[in-house]
Amino acid sequence: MYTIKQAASRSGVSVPLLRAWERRYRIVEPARTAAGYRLYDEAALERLRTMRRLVDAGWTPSTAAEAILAGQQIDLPVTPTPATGSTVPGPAAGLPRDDLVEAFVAAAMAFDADRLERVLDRMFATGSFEAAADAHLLPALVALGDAWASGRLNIAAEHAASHAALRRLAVAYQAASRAAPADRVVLVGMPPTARHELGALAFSTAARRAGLPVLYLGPDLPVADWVATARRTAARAAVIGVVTGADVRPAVDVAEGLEAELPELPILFGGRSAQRAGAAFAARRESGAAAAGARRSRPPEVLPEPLVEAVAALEAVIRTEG
Amino acid sequence: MYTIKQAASRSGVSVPLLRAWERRYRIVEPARTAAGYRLYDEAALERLRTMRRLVDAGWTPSTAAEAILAGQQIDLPVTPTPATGSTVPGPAAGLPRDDLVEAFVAAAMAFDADRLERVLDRMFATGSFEAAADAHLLPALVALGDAWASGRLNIAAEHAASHAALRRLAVAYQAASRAAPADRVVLVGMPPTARHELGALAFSTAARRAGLPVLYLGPDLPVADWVATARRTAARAAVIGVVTGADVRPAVDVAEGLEAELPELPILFGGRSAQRAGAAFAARRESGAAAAGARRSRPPEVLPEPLVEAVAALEAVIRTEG
DNA sequence: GAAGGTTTGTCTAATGTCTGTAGAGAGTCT
DNA sequence: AGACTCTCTACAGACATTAGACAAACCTTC
Repeated sequence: MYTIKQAASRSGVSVPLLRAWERRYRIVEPARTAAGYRLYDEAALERLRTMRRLVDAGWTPSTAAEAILAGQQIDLPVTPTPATGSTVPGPAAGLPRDDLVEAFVAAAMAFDADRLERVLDRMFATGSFEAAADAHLLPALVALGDAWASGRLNIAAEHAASHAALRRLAVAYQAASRAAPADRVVLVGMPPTARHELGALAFSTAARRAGLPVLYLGPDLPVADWVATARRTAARAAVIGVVTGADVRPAVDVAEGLEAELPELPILFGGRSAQRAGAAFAARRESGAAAAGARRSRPPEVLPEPLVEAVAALEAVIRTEG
Repeated sequence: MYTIKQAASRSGVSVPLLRAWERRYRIVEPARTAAGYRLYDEAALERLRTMRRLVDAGWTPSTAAEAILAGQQIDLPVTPTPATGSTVPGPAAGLPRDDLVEAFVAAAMAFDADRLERVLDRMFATGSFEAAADAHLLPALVALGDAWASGRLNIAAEHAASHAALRRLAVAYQAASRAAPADRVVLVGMPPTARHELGALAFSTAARRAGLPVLYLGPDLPVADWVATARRTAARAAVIGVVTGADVRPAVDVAEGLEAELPELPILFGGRSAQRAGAAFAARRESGAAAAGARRSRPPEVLPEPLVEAVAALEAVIRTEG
């Protein structure tokens, strides 16, 4: 049940008009609370939306109300606008790495969205997705973060540029094969509080392009949800992104939570601080194993840096697990 | 067992509010010590967290409490009355709206990435980007949020589904025209602390498809950076996304900051709580204008709901500004 | 075309309800 | 002693109610 304000927001009819329609046409007759407040149910909302559509389509409100109350079948003319064609300018490859990274940061500082897009075009024109991401895009994002940290870049510029990169990754992800099953997937995501998701997304894309069934979980995921999801999807492996130093501890917490509940699940760390997380996890496991008698032969995997190698490492883990 | 202070800290509900909820709705009835101190157990905390989530998601406290007390299992607004009769004449084309929204949430709950993609395919097959987003995708995201707030969906599933939607929006954004100049752009973004960016991204995409020069700034942008960016890019207008009730105050802060520094800049609010932000901003401006003698003839614009109309409103503002 | 009536969205005024927060005064715990 | 808790009362601001008014748009009718 919705209040009049919620009903207005969900039906696209303003609050005064909602009352006017009720008073004049009795198009809805909402229930009332003890205090007299109107309470709309979903059926009422649907009638209001229908009325809204009819009026927008040129019907007079009175006839629209009449038709709805009579329960007539109404055919609305659908007029979909044709999709605009994509206009990708021809790439002009050739600039060396540093120039592309520099150009990316410079375009971000200038708030020049168009130039940003052209730089990204050039990045991805240099070769495969994996090569472009490794050589240009991911370094550019690191440079972007540095520029922000050093105060040369304001947050708005950082956001705008990050989002441009995110969109490129999203397009690549979407373009990759998609014969993923519903379970026995590889989970990829970030530990709680971690926010820098673009590396994890690039890795997910590369893995998907290699045909691996990846379920991308995004940033800032609590331990309990990692565990629940891994159990629910009968995950084949979990890849935890570790970018900043602050991500190390939450990442280890996630790994411990997963291992406690699902001892057979392979756990892998990826990202710039993966090494540190792997070491911390191994250390804590050692001390815990001595006390509890638990043991796992497999060392915690730390994914190597270039995307193709990281994907290969993940494939190897999955293959040995069966 | 927790004291009231611990319960407040662990549930995200302040101490006085905790007592108010107990007194008004009997949402919890904690045990008491011999001296009368409240003692909360884990089940009570869980109810309080659920209540907290529902209220944050826009439910009124009274209805949230009612739903929780009515046996926690909150029925989806779509299927409480399976066959309400053929009361409402809907457009006959393709699958009705609710089925696609339902299918989206169901696929999210099942962690079935492939099915999620197929549902998104169907959504975008129904018509133009704008129509599909208005009719299916944005309602589906609202339903997703409700499902999470009511505890039927874990965060991982919500993240995965949100990200799938984000990728679609990103692809559409990228496919849109891109003859954007470096300055005199329209800024679109979210106020500080605001996170639900998908509506703003959908709007940016629609605006871009209409040929408007949009710079998308993303979520959670501090006031100072809004101002700096608007000044730096000589922005033509600023569109502030306002989704939840908690976004209203930061959005008004952003608007005030912008207006103080750039009195000529048109400021627009968009999103589900845009109306509230517009009203709050107008009210605060009235009181401020009386005191400071400042004055602006232009009212704060509140963008209407359907994307095409929102874009048209933005175009009108830009045109009148020259 | 002008005059006059109807339709329709929006607005105002006066009033009431809902909800988060605050304070006073007294008791409890460590 | 100081931090914490209790109950009860109070209050501001957001949100709701009704009733009536009004201007623009549209339709008659002359």
